[in-house]
Amino acid sequence: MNDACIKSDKDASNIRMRQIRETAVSEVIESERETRLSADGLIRLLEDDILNSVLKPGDRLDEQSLARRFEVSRTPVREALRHLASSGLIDIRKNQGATVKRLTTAELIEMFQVMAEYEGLSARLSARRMTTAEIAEMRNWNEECRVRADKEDHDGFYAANNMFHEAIFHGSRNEFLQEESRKLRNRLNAYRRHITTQPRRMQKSVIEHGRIADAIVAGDEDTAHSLMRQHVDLLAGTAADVLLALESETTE
Amino acid sequence: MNDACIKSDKDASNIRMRQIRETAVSEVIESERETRLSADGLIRLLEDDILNSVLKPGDRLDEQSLARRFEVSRTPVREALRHLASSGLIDIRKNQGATVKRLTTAELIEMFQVMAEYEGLSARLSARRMTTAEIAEMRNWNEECRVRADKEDHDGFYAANNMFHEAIFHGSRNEFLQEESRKLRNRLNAYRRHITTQPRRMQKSVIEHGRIADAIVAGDEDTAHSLMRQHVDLLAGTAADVLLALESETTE
DNA sequence: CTTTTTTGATTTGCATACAACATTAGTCGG
DNA sequence: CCGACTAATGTTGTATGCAAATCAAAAAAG
Repeated sequence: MNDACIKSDKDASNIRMRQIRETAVSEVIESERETRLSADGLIRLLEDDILNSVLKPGDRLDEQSLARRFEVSRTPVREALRHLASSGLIDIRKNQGATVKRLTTAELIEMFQVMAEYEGLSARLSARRMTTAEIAEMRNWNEECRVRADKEDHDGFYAANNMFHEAIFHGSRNEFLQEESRKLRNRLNAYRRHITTQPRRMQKSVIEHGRIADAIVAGDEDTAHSLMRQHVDLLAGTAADVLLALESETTE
Repeated sequence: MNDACIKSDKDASNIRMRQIRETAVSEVIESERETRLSADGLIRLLEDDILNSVLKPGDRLDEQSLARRFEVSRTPVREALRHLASSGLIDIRKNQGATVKRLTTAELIEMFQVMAEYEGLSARLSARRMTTAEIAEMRNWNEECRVRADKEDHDGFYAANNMFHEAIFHGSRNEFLQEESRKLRNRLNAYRRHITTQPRRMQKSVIEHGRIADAIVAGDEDTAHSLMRQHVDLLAGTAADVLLALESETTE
């Protein structure tokens, strides 16, 4: 019934769906929980808080406060923090506690470049391996993107866009790739929303998605790879500007 | 003087050099250590043991034994294990302890595909950014590869080959990429040696290296990317056979 | 003799206590 | 009034103790 292993971050496959639907989940008061959760559970909760920007970059994570809040001792809290640290979501500095990691523009650009490669590879593999059912699903999500884009529904587009990309990752049949990209996306999450809300971006994305889908269906892996990389890289390019602007503000 | 942070696995940049030179380091008797090391140090030591195959896939990591061996309590040991778990080197199953992660062939192939993309991206970025000094170094390492290959010196080739690839990662000027590839290489390390010792492989590698270097010097990023991916993918391809063979043995 | 159950030993998970370090506030000297 | 040093406070790092879970071996039933 439990089996809440740690393995290497596996599980958590449907996290993104949850993100989309609930957006700000953890309004559930902790005291209402039935079972006293442990380190494994804490990881999930803290991760959610960071992903949903309840905890913002730079925020301090005080062991004692967290222990009180979750009604456990500091030991499991510390272990959860350690985990988050090595997955890159927080920084732990010796004797100085943990803070939500704040990324510099340079780091973000670097990470987006790697993300673009993940996506490119997933498109390449999908061009080889995707089933007809999966292709249909991918197309459906892009159709959803189009609908949302026409309505100027940024949040809806954001969600549908995620599902489109997710569909391609799934089609790649490479679980390791999916897992690594999930982790990276989590790390970028706090900065990601600022980007897709660019003026003409949504319409362009829908068109690019279409071309990528075509290449995948045609089984043209090089084209699929290349188009997808450029698609994501473009986002990264425009992202750089946005982010440089953000950097001047006090993120606080 | 200390500053042995955890951040996100940073530091440890020269680990690979150390690997090459020392190969089986930890013959240093633990009791001869001056300062009682702590969690951060443990991580490094255990990592080294796994990387140098002192600890083999499937081996159990007993908290108490480790605590005794390193002369600390179980607490820092547990935290170190947690860290290794989330960096993917070991598995922790609830109430069942930690074991060195054993990878299936399928997982290895998936990981090699991602590694190939890392390398491809690093070649692409190097084609844009490498300085003349770095180019010279890259060429030198391939020359070293040639010398070692002619002598049928597998270990020497292995080291020089690593340095060639390392040089290209360095030239990419993308620290995040370097870091991620370092982590992945660590995870693959235990299985990697079996691969480069294929019959004609060394000579072929030297030639492929040459072509990659040419593309980088010419600033042809697409070609550099593509050649490098194929170069590494090839290794993965031949690797698959070797690994399938290995799988039948009892790795024990 | 095989299969199942139960009991004991071992190991992990969590809580608490203590020690080391960092930060801050306060005091003293300039 | 300002800066440097010292003391007090709080937070993190480690050690140890205890409870719960797992695993192994012995005993009982078939």
